[in-house]
Amino acid sequence: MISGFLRCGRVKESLWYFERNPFQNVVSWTAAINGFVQNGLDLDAMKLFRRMLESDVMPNDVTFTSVVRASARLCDSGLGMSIVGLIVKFGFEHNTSVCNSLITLSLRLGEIDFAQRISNRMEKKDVVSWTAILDMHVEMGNLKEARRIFEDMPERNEVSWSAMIARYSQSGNAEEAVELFHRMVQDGYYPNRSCFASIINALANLKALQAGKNIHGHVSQVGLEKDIFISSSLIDLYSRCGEIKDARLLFDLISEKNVVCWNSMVSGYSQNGQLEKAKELFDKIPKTNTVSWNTLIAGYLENEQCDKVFEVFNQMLLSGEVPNKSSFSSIFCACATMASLEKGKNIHGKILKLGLQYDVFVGTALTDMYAKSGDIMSSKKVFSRMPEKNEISWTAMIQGLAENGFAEESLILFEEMERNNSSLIPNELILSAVLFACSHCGLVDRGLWYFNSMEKVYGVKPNSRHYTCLVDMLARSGRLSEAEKCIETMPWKPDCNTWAALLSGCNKYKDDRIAKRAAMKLWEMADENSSGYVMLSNVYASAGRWVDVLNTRKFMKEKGLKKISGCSWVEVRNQIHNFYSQDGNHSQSDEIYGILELIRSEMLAV
DNA sequence: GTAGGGTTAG
Repeated sequence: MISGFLRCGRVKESLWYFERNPFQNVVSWTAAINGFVQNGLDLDAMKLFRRMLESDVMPNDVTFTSVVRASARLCDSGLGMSIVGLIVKFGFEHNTSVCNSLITLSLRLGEIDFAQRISNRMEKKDVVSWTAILDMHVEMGNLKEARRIFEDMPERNEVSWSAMIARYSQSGNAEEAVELFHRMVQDGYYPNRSCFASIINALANLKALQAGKNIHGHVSQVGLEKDIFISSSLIDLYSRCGEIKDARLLFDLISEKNVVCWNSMVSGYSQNGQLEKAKELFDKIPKTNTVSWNTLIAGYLENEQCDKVFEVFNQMLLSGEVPNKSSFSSIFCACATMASLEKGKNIHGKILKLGLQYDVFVGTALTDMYAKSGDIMSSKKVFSRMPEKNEISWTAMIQGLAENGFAEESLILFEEMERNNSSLIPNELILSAVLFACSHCGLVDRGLWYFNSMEKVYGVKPNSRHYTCLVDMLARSGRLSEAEKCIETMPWKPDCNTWAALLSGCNKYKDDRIAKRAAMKLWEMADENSSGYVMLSNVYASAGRWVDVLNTRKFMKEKGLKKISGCSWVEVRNQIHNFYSQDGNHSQSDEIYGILELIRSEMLAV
């Protein structure tokens, strides 16, 4: 009777019968405890376990497996360790099932060494043990070893397949996840709901709409469409493929919504640029969590609404939600975009208090923020203290150095990265930073070598940005014909920047012939965009060709093109002060110019 | 009466 109620999720009724049962033994206690665990009521399970001990009923191996599972989900290290103590006291430390759940508990608590010690000492290992051990290797950062264990396991079941597929999908290896899924089905295993959720997740990452729809059809047929995990993944799949209406349809079908599916839907709207709808939905979430806030913040960041990023972040703090590494990395990205150094420094202080400075995402965002704000010393400091660096961290630092005028140091760092981190393969962003650095150092031959090695050595196909860097590098060093030839033969349609790079080289080396051709191209391209004309008129101006300057400006006026005025800004006490090159002067400009004049006269007097 | 696998942000 009790277990029947538990299976239906009717925990209260089952407890009512349990309390009134005069013949309680280990089995009835364990059944009741497990009822709570099955229904996610882990704290209640632990309370019942304590009552069991107080009633002098001896727990057995089954009791412990349930209790350990509950304490793993509670993620309380003190509680976990006291359970371990009890297990040893009652002599179940060699029981396979207990050890299996202990491995998972240790992994949840971040005690990987402990997990390893348990697995090494186990006398007998079953399919559950091997699945837990597989997970342990993923946790240690060794997906390959996990796969090896998976392949060598004496026996596999749908949970072990599901685990391996999920791990591939979660570590950004969606293709491998899909391949494994196919093999699983071929081998005659039937995927369960967890497996469907994982494979939909992988297909969402691949933006494989048709394949996703096929799985969706199948899942509906077998009545799993309303499973909360599966439907959340499906919402994500449709959103990522731009089918936001279908995503919403699915969302509306879910009768018992949890915070995850709300977050999925909010994320869907913001990924599709519909920030107002995202905000509207966010405001309706019955009980938000950190991810909900982070989703909204990331949405505004992605859509370049930095003021909103700060606004929502402040609301998050006011609501009492504690920001995590993800929130901070978004905030620092926003600070970097705005070059808002003062704000960034303030928030940096908060990071230290929360102990998040060693996180790779946070560290990378901080490195980038300081570099983009021109504080290269702080950027270097943060970078050098990062205990773990990924390719994005290296890109931020290499690019930051190059763009702040430390091109040589940037190249030295790139070499260091190649030397000491064989697992990091330079991506297209790093290579474009490297080319940029070579160009600014005047290291043309080295730059050419990197450019020519891109495909052969690094397996990266040069994109239009790389070609622009190459043209810029050749033009800066006066190799103008080569630069022009490069534009003509490049596999991409050259854009304004590419021609402008050539033109400014012509300007520097006074090559009228090529300049004219480059200028013509810019004229042709600049129809809707004034920047080409502006650049052209600047080139004429610096060559002293004032008639041509006037003609260009006149032509721009006739076409109704307006030069986008230059703007710079400084931040004083959390407030941004803008200065425009044309109109829209600062409200205190009289005062500012007065002080500037004062400083100037004092400098002259020295 | 049990253990291992699942969804959202970065």
